Amino acid sequence: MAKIKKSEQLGNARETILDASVRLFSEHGYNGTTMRDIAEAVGVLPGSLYAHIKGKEDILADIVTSGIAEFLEIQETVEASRAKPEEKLRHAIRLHIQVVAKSPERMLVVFHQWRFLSEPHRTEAVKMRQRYAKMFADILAQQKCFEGRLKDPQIKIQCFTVLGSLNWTPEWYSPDGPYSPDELGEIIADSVTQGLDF
Amino acid sequence: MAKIKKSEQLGNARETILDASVRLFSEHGYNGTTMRDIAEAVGVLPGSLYAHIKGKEDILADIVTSGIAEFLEIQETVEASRAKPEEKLRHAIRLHIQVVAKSPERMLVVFHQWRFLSEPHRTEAVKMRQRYAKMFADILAQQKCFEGRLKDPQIKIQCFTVLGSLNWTPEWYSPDGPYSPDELGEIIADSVTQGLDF
DNA sequence: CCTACCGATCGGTAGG
DNA sequence: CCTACCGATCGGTAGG
Repeated sequence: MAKIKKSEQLGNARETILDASVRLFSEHGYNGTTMRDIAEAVGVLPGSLYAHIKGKEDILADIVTSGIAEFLEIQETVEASRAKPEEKLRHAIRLHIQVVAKSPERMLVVFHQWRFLSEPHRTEAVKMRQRYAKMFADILAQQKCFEGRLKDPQIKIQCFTVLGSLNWTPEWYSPDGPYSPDELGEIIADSVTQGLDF
Repeated sequence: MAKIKKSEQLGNARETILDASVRLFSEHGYNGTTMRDIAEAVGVLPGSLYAHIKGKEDILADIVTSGIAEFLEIQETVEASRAKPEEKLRHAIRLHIQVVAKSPERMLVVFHQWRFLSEPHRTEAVKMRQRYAKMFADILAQQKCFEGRLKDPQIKIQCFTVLGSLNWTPEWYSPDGPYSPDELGEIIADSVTQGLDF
């Protein structure tokens, strides 16, 4: 007969700590959040956290790398589909918005707090993000407007512009908005492909 | 015969402190930067900073509000020009990139660290940013593709998408890139207005 | 997961 | 702008 302290977790204390940390990190930042804040949110005393995590940075590293990993899965899904380049781009955008909509706070942490990782983790996070950017650059290079100009430096800027729009979504997305994640994805995909000239 | 300790400032010690803080805040975040870090970067002892500033938050408040103010000046310039809506949008984008290019680190702080202001300052910063977003929404609503649909909720998303692209630029902009700020502004303006269908 | 605690460091100040 | 210092709080640990 196991005693369950709070209403929550059936299994994993570590997950509870990570979820509370996402909320706190997204609001107060990594360095603005103390282990005492996290402990209080979880409902244990500060020292007790160390039974489930190695240290403060362990928490951030987990959130960031698992977060970017969600985006990298998009890559596999899109590559696997043998769609036309135009459809691939649209598909990738829609999936990206889905990932953001599933946990906007988590993605806010992923996009803003990775800087505070120290060295083995930081470089790993940067590499993962670069892999994701590469996927978008590749998809863009396949669009008919860029055909035959694979090394065009404009593609890089185009890529930053598209990713900028997408990476900014956690900043304003609300589940209470008038559109579903998929509708949002369609609108943003329209915007990216057609611009304002419609 | 005034003694000048370092090579720098002819006048303003406060400016020196603010500039050093921009660099440190953009790299380590507000909460990851200590008064001792700032003092060391400026070349004085920690306690000496308080002769020029009221406290740590005073520094951030100055950087953030003066930074957003630079963007708000764009508004006046664009409104003053009696250009066509399409030209207004292009003009605003070009000016936005100019502001970012002038000090990308400062704008990184403006976009990411305003959250850590406490209450009178934080609300002021949010209001200023909303005023700027409103300008873009207004300009977008005037574009011919939105004519007669001023309340279209799509305009809001379109606005977030455009501002997302623009607000992300401090993340990747480098003065060593192949394009000048104005060329970059033109490319991004093309991307926003025409999308990828060219 | 708690008790009890550590050394280090924080933002800031008094008085010059 | 320096000397000297403060109380508070930090991330983390030993031992149970």
